[in-house]
Formats: sequence, C-alpha cells, structure tokens
Amino acid sequence: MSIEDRYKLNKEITLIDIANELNVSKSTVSRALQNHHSIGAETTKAVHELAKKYNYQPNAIASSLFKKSTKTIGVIVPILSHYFFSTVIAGIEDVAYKAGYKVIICQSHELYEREVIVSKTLLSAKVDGLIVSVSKETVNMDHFQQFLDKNIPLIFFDRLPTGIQSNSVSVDDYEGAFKIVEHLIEQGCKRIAHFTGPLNIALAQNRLQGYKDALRKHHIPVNDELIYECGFERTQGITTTEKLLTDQVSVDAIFAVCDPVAIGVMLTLKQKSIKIPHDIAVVGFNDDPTATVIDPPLTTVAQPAFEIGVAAADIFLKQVIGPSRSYIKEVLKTNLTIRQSSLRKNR
Amino acid sequence: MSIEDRYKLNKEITLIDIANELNVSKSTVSRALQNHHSIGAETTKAVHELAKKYNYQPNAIASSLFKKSTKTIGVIVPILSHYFFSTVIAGIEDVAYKAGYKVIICQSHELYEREVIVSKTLLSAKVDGLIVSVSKETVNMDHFQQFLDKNIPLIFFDRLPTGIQSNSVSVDDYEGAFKIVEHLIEQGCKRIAHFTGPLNIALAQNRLQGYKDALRKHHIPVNDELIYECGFERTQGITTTEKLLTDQVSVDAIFAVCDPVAIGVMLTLKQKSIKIPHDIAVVGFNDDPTATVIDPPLTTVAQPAFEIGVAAADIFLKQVIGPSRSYIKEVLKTNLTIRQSSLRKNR
DNA sequence: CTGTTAGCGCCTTCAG
DNA sequence: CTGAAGGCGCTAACAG
Repeated sequence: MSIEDRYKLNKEITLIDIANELNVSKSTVSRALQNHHSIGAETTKAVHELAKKYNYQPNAIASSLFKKSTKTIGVIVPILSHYFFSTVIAGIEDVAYKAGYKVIICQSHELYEREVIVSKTLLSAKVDGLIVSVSKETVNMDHFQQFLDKNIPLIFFDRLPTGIQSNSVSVDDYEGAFKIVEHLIEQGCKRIAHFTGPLNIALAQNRLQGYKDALRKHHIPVNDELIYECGFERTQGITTTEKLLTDQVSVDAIFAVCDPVAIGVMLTLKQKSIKIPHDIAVVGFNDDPTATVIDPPLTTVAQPAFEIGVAAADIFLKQVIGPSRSYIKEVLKTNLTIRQSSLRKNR
Repeated sequence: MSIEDRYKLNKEITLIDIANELNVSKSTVSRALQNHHSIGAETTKAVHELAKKYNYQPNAIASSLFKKSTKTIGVIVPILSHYFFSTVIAGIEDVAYKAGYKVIICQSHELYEREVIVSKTLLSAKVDGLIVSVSKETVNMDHFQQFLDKNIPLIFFDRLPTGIQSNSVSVDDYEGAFKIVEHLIEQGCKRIAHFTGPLNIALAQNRLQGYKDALRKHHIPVNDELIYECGFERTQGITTTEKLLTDQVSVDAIFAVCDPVAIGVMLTLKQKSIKIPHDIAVVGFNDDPTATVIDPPLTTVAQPAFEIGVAAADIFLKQVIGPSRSYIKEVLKTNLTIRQSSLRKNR
C-alpha cells in the first residue's frame, strides 16, 4: 500500500512508508529525521518534506523500547487538589517540558497501598525518574528502593522519607516554624498551642521542633497539653479545635501545621464567636491562596512551591546526565508572611 | 548469565530469564503469567513463583509496542491548581485505575500553543484515550481532530469546544445560571450584574444566556452595561469589580461566572467597605472549598466535579470496548447552594 | 499442553 | 553517503 493510501486511511505512517516512497532504506530515513550529518542534504530535505506532508509522528513506544528511555518523569503526590502540590507540579512541568520530558502525575490519596501500586505502575511504565512526596501513611519505603536499584533518579520533596537515602528538596521547616512562633511570642502570646501533622513525617517533626525551640529560647515552658496531633486537612483542624475547646485548655495562640488546618481552626473559632487575634491568634504554614480570603487574613510561612518543583526537576536532569553516587539535598528558605490573624499589637 | 546473577546486578529480569531457568520457552512463560488456561498448573505455578522471587516486572513498553495499546488515558486541563479540575481528575483516576488504566495529566496553562504541544505529546505517547477541558484561548480544534481520525476516544468536559463533534460531559450551565439569578431576583435584587467568562467558551455563553433568560422571565430588562466580560481568575474578578465601581454603575447584585472570580469580587467590595449582601449580593458558580471560607459564605451553584470525572472515564471505557460511530453527550445536574452572600431577606 | 516463528517500529553497528 | 541486518521485550498465530 502506498503512503498516500495509508495516509488517507488514517493509518500510522512509519519510517518504512517514507523509505518506500523515496526508494531509500528506512535507516536513511531514520537518520535524516535526526539530521544526521552523514546524510546528503538532498535526501534529508526530501525526507523532512514527506514527513511533514504526511504528518509523520514517530512512534515513541518503539523508540523507547530501543533506547530504554521514555523521556518521562513520574510524579507522585498525596493529593492534587492542594494548592501547594499542584503548584510544585507546575514547577516540575516547566523545566521538564523545556528539556523534552513529559510528566506522568499520580496521586496516592494519602494511602500507602495506592502509593505502592502507582510506584509499580510507574516503574513498569519505565519512567526515567521519579519525584515524590510520600503519603502520610507511608513508613516502609521498599517500593522506592527499586528505583534506586535500577539507577532511576529518585527525588523526594516536602514529605521526606526516613530510612532511605536519596535526593531531596525541602524547605527549612524548622526555621519557618521557629520564626512564626517567635513572632507570636513577640505579639505577647504566652500559651501557644501547636496542631502538628502526622509525626511519622519529618516535616511535622521539624515544625514541632522549631515550635519547641522558639518557646525555650524565650523561656516559655513547653507544655505537652498544648500539642495536639492533628493532620493536614481542614476537617482535622476543625475537629482538633473542637477538642481543644471542650478540653477547656486555655490558649492565646494556635500554630497550625499547615494552612488548611489553620483555616479549619479559624472557621471553628469564628463560629464560637472567639475573636481572632484578640482572644486567640492563629498562624499556619504554606501560604495557600485561601490565606488572603479568610477574615482576618492568615499569618503564615510562605513556601516557594513553584521553585521546589523547579529544583526537583533540575536535580532530576543533573542525575540523568551524570548519575553520581552522591545525593543532592536542597533546602530552600521560607518567608514569614505576617497578616492580621496574629497581630495583637498596634491595632 | 543466570537469572540469579542478573537479579543481583539489578538488571531487568525478562521472560527469557525465567524461561531459561525453567527450561521452557518464553511463550510459555508469557502465557503462564497471563494465567492462560492452556498452560499446565505446575508450570504456571513455577513461573509465578520465580517471577515473584526475582521481582519480575513486565516491560510495559514492549507489551505496548505489540498490542498497540498503552493502557493509558491522557488528560489535559487548563490549570491543575483549580479545585474543580483536580477533583474531576480524582474522579477520572478512580475509574481508570480500577479498569487497569493509568492516567497522564497535562496542563495547558490556558495557552493554545501549550495545548497543541501536549496533545501532540500525548498522541505520540499513544494514549488510548484523551479527556480534555480546552484552554480559554482555544478556537482552532485541529489538534484534537487527529485523535478522532485515529479512532482514539476523545471526551471533552466542562469547556466544550465548538466545531468538533465528540463525546462530552458537562453540567447544565444554563439551568444553573438561571436558578441562581432567579434566586437573586427572589431576594429582591433588580440590578444584577454578570461577570462572564471568555465568550468563545460555550459554558460562558450558556451561563450568560441563563442569566438573561432569568431576568426576562421576571420582566427585568437585560442591560448590556451590567454585563462585563471577565475571565476565570480571582485577579480578573478584582479588576472587573474595580472597573464597575469606577464606572459608577449602580448594582445590587453580582453574578460571577465562577467562584474564584466571585471571591475576587467579594474581597474588593469588602475592601471598599461595601456590605455583602446588604449593599451588593454576590454569587458564583462551582462551589469551591473557598466558598465556605469567605465571610459571608458564598452562594453558588455546586457542580458534581468528581462525578464529571467518573462520567468522562466511563465514556472512555465504553468507547474503547465498542467504538461506536455515535457520540455520548452527558449533561449532569447542578445544585443551587444558598449561603449568606445572597440572603437579603429574613436576616 | 508447549515450542517455533515472526513481527510491533525504531535505532545503530557494520559493511559497503 | 547509504543499505542490510539484528535486536529492544513481548505476544500471538501456527504448528506440533
């Protein structure tokens, strides 16, 4: 069948079709398409023209099979619908597409099992690299070890795992927490509660530590009664606040592990007619767009989400070019963003 | 090299390795792995055990090349960080994974050019289907036509294109708009402004039409001065409100094309100390999580985002099994969600 | 019940 | 400068 016929029937056009039409071999076509210098200018031109005319699309699958590279980066995040994660992904995509990579995005939905499944899927999809923020349930990291074993670049961000050595991009959670708690103290807060994330996750530990150390620096005793293990969701912020209120624990500030939780806290306090920041100041972590929607606007620690994605993808590119035995650990700075929800002075 | 050796060196284990070890042919192994009935129970068991022992991962690329199916669905959305889109994706993933498909997600970032690029990428990645919400810039649909030409199921959702026949999932935008504007009228609003989306997009047209018809039904003249072409972003809601205020146009309600815009409207009105809903009522469309964060809470039209994703993926599955010549057009119901931002009576 | 054979579409050595 | 040949890993006729 002629290339003309195949084209009209919407059949895939392959190297062979072009080769036959031009009476050259498929190797020549293949080389011409890559602008290989050893092919005559005439031939190269003719091949390109025909390819264009018949809208030749190289079969990426076949190419991958040979080259053992899919030009694909896998990304696993807990939940896509968090602004932080989707912004990180935008950063990843930005550098990935420029470098000719496509991105496969998967969600673990905060489920360990789902995470194992998608990591297996991505492994057999032969991604060239994997960028991950682990689910809150994850403790066992065996499913990631396989990527390292096969020398597939593996980069963790935000939620760094314990017990596995690899590349990572994170922010200085400790310092961010320290600064924001210190800010609360400067505002005159003395009984500052902390709603933590799941404590198997390093960032939750680090923020907790920053909280504790800031208190200690200012000679405020660390009181375990003021530390509530919470989570990352708005609903958990709501339930934890309700618990705190029924516990009748007296506090003058709440430092939530992240903005969604802080939003939950504020909604609950407002519902109970507790004045923010007058009665209780509230601060979060992330700088979600919602932080400027709630009234009063939320004081928080801004994370450079887009840059985190960029950094992660950059590490991937470095590792894929010259896979070194050493790992890159990048720690970005946070930015204390003061708004009304914590301002008790000068009002 | 023995399978043992290859395993230790973290080399890929293939069918051949297992076949050699068991002194059978690779076809037998291939069949055993698929639990083909014609293979002896003994052999099948032995193969599975060895596969497990050496952590055999089938090479999906090689399989795809032969089967001409990648078991992958491509998804293109304008922006991942909108709650609506990430929730639709969650719905798509849910049914896709259950049916053994993986999902590649791409963003167009509301750019026509980017949309063309990613659709080409997905085409050459040989996705088995494509689910799309088009960018606001997109008018030319040629890049999607290729999928139809190759009989690759194509499903549009939310932002339906014009000038291309295909499957689609949408909500009854007209009815949703009609209901919410009628609600405003019932609340005593007489001068209701509408901030539209880009009018090349059908849903923006439909919501506009619903707005107009609701007014007409209640004998309120449609006034073009009250119709502002806006967009889908919070920032556009802010600038459009500012324009309306400097225009000194008198209104008692604003119907925004979507919640992010409505949020921008409210933030601006609040900043100018205009009371919501007393001076101006505000309503949106989507039911973003932010709708319950802003004060007063936002009246809006809830869209079943997750179900939209489910419906789109279901259509894909139907089309992939028996690709029919007829297209499926599914229209889901919306749900008027009344909150404080529009309640002028009974207060 | 199992093996042989022949590709899927592409890329690259090796020969001219 | 170009062609022939082989193979990436898997699958499915077609034979036994």
